[in-house]
Amino acid sequence: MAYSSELIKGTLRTILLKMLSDHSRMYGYEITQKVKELTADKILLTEGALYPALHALEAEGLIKSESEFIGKRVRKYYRLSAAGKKTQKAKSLEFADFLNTMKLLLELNIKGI
Amino acid sequence: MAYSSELIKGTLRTILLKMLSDHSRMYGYEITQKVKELTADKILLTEGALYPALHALEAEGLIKSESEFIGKRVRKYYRLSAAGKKTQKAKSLEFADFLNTMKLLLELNIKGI
DNA sequence: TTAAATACATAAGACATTAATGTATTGTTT
DNA sequence: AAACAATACATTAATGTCTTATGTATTTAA
Repeated sequence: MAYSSELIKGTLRTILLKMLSDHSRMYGYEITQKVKELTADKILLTEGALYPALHALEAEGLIKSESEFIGKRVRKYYRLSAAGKKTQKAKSLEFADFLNTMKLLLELNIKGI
Repeated sequence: MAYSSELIKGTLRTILLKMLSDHSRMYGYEITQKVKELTADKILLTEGALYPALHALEAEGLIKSESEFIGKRVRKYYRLSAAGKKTQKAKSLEFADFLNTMKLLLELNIKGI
């Protein structure tokens, strides 16, 4: 079962940058499938969230896109820019720190929770 | 330094319920100070987020309030209801699961997890 | 005595996400 | 061959949460 939606809020950009960090180039639908696969269906990215986020990342210069025809269909590949690589590392580190803080705050390693 | 604000989104209720689970009764300002202390100033709850959240939790029957005069000033204590205790456990468990999933997805190294 | 801290609260606006909808192509099943 | 599911892009309206700003009033410390 997927997480209650509010939990995932604020993690989307971190996830997108990480996926692009791991795969050099990916297109939107591919990212949704990869995340779904890696999280055992627990994190399901919706298009309404995905595409605006990708467009915003591109507008900020963190990712670049290139369109290709696959048969008659256009497919839009994204890859990290140099700035995007830096931001990806920073975001993941910040998130790790955040998870650690939450773990302590919620005492997730201790007793019956 | 505090986390970029979007990171914390969606965790407020989980934090509030956990604080009330640990202290039997607390008032709003007390919660902000406790969270600030426990997270070494990394999570700073703002009143504009806190009070609406407390009111919403009360409206949902997860917490109950009792007002007391401390000198001339009214102080509003909150405590978990039976339903709130259940929800607190569920929310913390869900977050633990989420934390684990994100750790795998982002390939993070977190001490002790 | 004045500023900072305590303690409640609301309101406008920003922002991200969900849910719904749309278009079109490709692959699979009947 | 027709019908359906999956692929792949995208936008929009509505929703929900949070930030920033503002307000009131009391208590404590400089």
